[in-house]
Amino acid sequence: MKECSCCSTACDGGICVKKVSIFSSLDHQELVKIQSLIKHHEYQKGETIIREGDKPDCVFIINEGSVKAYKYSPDGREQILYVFAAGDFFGEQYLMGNKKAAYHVEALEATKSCMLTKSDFRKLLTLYPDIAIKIIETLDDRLAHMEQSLQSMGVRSVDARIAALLLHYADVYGSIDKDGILIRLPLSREGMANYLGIARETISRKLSLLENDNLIRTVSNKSILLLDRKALVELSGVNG
Amino acid sequence: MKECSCCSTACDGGICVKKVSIFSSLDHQELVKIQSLIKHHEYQKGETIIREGDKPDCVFIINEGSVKAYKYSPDGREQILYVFAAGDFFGEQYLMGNKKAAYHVEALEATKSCMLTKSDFRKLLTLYPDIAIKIIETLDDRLAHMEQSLQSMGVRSVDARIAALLLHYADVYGSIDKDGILIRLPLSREGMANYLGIARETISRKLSLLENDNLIRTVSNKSILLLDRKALVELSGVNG
DNA sequence: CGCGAGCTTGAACATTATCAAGGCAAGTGG
DNA sequence: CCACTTGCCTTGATAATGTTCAAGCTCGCG
Repeated sequence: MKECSCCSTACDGGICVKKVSIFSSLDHQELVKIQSLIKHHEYQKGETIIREGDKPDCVFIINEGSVKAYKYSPDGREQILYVFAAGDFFGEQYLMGNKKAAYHVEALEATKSCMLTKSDFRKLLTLYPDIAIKIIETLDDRLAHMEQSLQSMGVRSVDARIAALLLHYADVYGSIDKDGILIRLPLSREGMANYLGIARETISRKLSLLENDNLIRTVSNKSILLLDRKALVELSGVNG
Repeated sequence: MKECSCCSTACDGGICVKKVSIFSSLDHQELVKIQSLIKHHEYQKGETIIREGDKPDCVFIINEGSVKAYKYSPDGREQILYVFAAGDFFGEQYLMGNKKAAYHVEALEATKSCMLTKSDFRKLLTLYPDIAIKIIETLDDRLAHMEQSLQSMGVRSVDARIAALLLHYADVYGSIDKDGILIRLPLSREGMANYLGIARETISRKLSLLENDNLIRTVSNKSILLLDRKALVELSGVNG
């Protein structure tokens, strides 16, 4: 089993593009061909991958690690839009027109990425029409998620938003533990605050309250144990 | 010049699909063919077009009028996600998989729409690959707009959000007037409040303050005269 | 062991939501 | 043509909620 240079042992037979859903309709041979077009790069924690206003000439596929996509508001506060992890891709929106990046992308930890150039990507689109359909589906999913987030931001109380975020993290980053669900948080308190659009202090306070009520237990800054999922679901929905 | 049944005199030679950007790469003959696949429907103000949870089997293209897309939060409050007007389309996300509608769509005024069935739409996608690319571009635009909105919701003060909304409306629905820009509001105060995720009373108060400061003049419930665009731009950005 | 980044907590302050009352304008029926 | 109704908007007072500023803590790491 060959390993491609970009991948850790987790890499499946050297085909790291296999992880990406937009290529899922292709067979092994086609994947190998695409794999050969790919360049690799590794980013350190805190390193900027795309700067707002850049015109990146490739699409990024994350192999290992995670990144945050964010913008600054005029008054200097950071709004996190996405957290992308292994298997996710980003940058496709800049391949079509000649658009500038609408947000910054920064590595949250050591991150390995695969890159496909603009022209190669376009060739693939004409060669394999199924890819375009996959992309449309992915974009629709992402759009649906944004609609969900927008609704949360607009309507829900801060308590409900925090509960919803914890539940989301439990699904994506959680693992079963004897006392509950252990969540490895992708973001710091400050990061979560910037994602939810609230002050860092507020999320500290709210998490303390949740801990007092035995809904969660703070294990460390980077992980939380979810004790009472049902109560959180309740919080995320009903309570105003 | 033939008129199609769905269109008013504004309709261009019977080709109402011509208004839709996703078909812009096609020639006249192709458009005529598509036109023949289309069914028409007229909705009254307040009428529901899509209900959350439905599985609509067609894509909707608006010919005349406007609609709002919205969800209800668990506590019963309405969050408006989009306002679509003539030339816009929606419902494309339900054509791919077998997804349920993620939000309600309701006519804001008397609205004429053209509909293309799921299967016809799919056939078009395979027949004309350019359409898929146009759709990807449109979705990316919509996504970019959502990202912008999310940032506004998360970071900006209510004053800034209101200013940004007015400026946006000025661009889309405004007309030059001797005293400033006259905006025909697509939404009521309550609608704007639900779009911005704030209370109806709050937007009333804020608009009054803006009027006191001579930035705007309330003409009627449905229209506002924008007197000082520059000051609004200032408000929408700098001020916290 | 000591340092620093990131987190927590407290108190005062600012903002917005909520509740309640009233106003304005368009449309309706006598 | 006027009184009445209805829907939507405005304004005021009060309560709830989050922010900000300031101080101190804790854990991980050199």
